Amino acid sequence: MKAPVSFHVEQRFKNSLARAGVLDTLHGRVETPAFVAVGTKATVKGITPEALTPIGTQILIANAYHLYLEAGEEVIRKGGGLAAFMGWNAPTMTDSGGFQVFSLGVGFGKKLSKFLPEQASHEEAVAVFDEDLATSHGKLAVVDEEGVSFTSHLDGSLHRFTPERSIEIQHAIGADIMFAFDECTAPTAEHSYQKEAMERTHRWAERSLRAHRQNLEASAGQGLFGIVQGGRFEDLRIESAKTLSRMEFDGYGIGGSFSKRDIIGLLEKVDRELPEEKPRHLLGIGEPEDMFEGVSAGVDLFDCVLPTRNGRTGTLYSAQGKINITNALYREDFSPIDTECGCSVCRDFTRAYIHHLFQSREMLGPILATTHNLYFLTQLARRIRTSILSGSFDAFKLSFLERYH
RNA sequence: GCGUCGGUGGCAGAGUGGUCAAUUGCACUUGGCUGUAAACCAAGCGCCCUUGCGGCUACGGAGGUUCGAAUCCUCCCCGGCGCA
Repeated sequence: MKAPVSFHVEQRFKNSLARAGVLDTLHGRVETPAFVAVGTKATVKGITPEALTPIGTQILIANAYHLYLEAGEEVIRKGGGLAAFMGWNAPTMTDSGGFQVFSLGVGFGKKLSKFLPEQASHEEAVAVFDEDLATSHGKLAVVDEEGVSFTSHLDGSLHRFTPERSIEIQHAIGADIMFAFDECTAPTAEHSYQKEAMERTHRWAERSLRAHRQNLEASAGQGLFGIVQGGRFEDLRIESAKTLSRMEFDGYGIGGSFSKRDIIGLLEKVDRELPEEKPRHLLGIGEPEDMFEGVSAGVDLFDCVLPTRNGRTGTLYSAQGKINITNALYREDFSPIDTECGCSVCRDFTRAYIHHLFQSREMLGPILATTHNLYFLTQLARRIRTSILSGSFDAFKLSFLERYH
C-alpha cells in the first residue's frame, strides 16, 4: 500500500543541511522549503482560498483544538473533511492541540511567547517561571500523564484531550498531515521540567502513532508527524530527536520554545538526528531570518501566524524590513508597500491608502496587509527553494539579510 | 430685555472647597506580536527638565472669599432653552 504522505529530497545544498524537496499528499504536492499558511479555524483569517493561489500558498495548517471547539470535528467530517469544508482544494495539516497546552496553560494571561526574551538572563527567566507557577491562577490547561484538561477559552466549559482523543479528532477533520499530541512547554521552564515534559511527549507520541494505526481507513489517507521537544536544552533536543526517529512517523515537527541565540545550533543538531528522507517542519516559526537559519539547519516546512497576525495589526514586511503602516509618516506616502514585491496589493495600492484603511478601521486594511505579508513569506520560501536548486542559496541568504533589518 | 441652565484638556463628558495636571471614552502618537485566548495588547498624550512624592501655567475672562478654588461669591463675555 502506498503511503498517503511521501517525501523525497531533490537537491542538497553543498556543505550544509539545506535541501529542496517534494512532499506528496493525496490532495497534491508541496515543494519545499515551503511556508505553510496558518488557518487555525479552517480559515486563513481574512483571505479566501481563491486569493491564496496567487499568493503561492501550497498547504495550510489548521488546529484540532479550535476546530473541535468551534465547528466540531463531526461537522467537518460530514462536510467532506477540512479541505472540502473550507473550499481549499489542496494539502492541509492539523496541529494536535499541543500548542494550546502551553498557550492556555502556563502561558495564559502572561506575556510569555515561545521565545525566551533576548535580554532576560537564565536566572531571571527561571525566577519568572517559578513565580508564575506559584500564582498560576486563571490558566486554562492542566497537564497530567494521561493528557490535558482544558477550560474552553470561549465559554469556560471543561474539556479533555489525550493523544488518542486528539488523533480521533484529527481523523475526523481529515487533513493530509496530522501532528502527534505533545506538550509545548514555556521557554522559561527549567531543565528538570523540560525533561519530564519531553519524556511524557515521547510516550504521547507512541500513543498517537498507535491510535493512528488502529484506524486503518484514516491511516490510508493521512500521515502523522511526531514532534521533537526538549526546549532550549541541547541534550534533551538530541535525545528527543533520537527517540522519535525510532518511531515510524511520516515526518517530524520541531516544536516548543527556543532562545533566539541558540536556535541555529540546536536545530542543526536535531536535524542531524532525524531521518534524512523524512520532512521536517519547524512549528510556529517564521520570521524571514528564522527561515534562512531553519533551512540552513535542514528544515523543510515552516508555519507561522506572524504574516497574518502582523498583517491584521498593521506590521508589513518589505525587503528592507518590517514597517508599521499605521505610523503617521505613511499618511502621504504614495509608493507601494515594497517596490520589489510582485503581489497584487503592491501592484494596486499605496502605503497612504493602506494607512488610511487602518486609521479608519476599514476591514480591507487587514485583508490587504495579510495578503501582502503572506505573499512575502510564501515567496521568500519559494526563492529559498529556487536558490538551493540553482546552487546559490548562500548568496541569496547573504544578499537578503544584508538589506533586511 | 427678563428668567433659567450651562461654559473643563483635539472632541464628548466626569469632577462641584484640599488626596486634581484633573476619572472615563473617542481621537492622536509610538511600541509589541513567532504550532492564533489576538481585526489584538501595551505605553504615552498641558509646557519645561535627564531625573523627581520635581518646576511652571491651567478647568470662558477679571476680581474676591479661604491656610487652600475647576469647585464658593461678584461683575463681565459667550451659548442653549423659556417668556416677552
